[in-house]
Amino acid sequence: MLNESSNDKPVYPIRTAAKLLNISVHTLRMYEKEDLILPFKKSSNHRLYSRNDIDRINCIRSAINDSKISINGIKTIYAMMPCWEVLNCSKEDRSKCSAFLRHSGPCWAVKGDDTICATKDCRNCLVYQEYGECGSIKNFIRNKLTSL
Amino acid sequence: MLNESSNDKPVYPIRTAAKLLNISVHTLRMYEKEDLILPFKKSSNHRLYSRNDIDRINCIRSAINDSKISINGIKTIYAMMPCWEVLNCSKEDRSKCSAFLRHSGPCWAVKGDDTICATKDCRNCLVYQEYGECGSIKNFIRNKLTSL
DNA sequence: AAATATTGATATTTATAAATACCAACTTTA
DNA sequence: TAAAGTTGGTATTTATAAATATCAATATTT
Repeated sequence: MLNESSNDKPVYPIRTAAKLLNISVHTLRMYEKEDLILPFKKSSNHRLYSRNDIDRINCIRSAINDSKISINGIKTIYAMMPCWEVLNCSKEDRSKCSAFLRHSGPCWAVKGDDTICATKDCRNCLVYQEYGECGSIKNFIRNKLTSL
Repeated sequence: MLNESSNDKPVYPIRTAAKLLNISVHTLRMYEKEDLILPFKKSSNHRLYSRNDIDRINCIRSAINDSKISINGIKTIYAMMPCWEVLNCSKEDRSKCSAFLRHSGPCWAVKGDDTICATKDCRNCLVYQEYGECGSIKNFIRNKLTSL
């Protein structure tokens, strides 16, 4: 499904990533605390960013700076994504999952539910990787609803 | 379908509406310019607000002040709504409608397309009336996708 | 083992979205 | 028909989200 390319490999330490993006190291940590991004963590807890991470963050920056969407706005847009359709969650899975109902933030920010996602690393999840902007989210909804 | 209740009747002039909402008259006009609301207009071009308008604006205020979602964020969330499913647009209708593809603002902000909505007054449209907040929009998407 | 980088956390700054104030022309109402 | 209210416009203020600066403790690199 997902082709494991070199763009997925976590290679940039936080300082390098910050330089590539022309932002401060702290801003990167802030985006993470706000559940916008899920950088790779080494065993030492140090972060590493992939080329795809950089592209994703550039997209977030454009939403904030060009489209003037606030961080909480972005989180709410992420919450619109029907993740259960991507993962083909069962009715029972869905009933146990707060991401199914909530509209306050992305599914990958949900912790503690007893779902099929509980043990997964969201960083490797199709939902996180492919639906990180409003365009692709609306695309998904539109395609799902009109292909019936 | 829609029960024409007293809550729909446009009765409050802008000043009264502003007082009910504890905001300035200009803020109300700003929300309208940003396509968040569609107040009733008298032939003289003066605005009138209904009880439902007041409730809707209170909801917008809560999104801005409590949830910290920017106006452009709210517009983008509105754009996620699959309006074509509510109106049962044909394939051809959809192909002519920019609201089908765009993710920059609500369908009721679209002008000039040759669609079934062209002659309609969006103020009386179910899409505008019922899906004015993130909760109801996600509800709609969830119900549509899981009732299949 | 010394030099360089990262960690999380708090305190501060800056950029700007959201709201207000003001304007002359027009409309309503009493 | 006079007083009060509304119109759309620009210019200004304010509140705060987003970003930066600084910190001691810990990890990495050479």
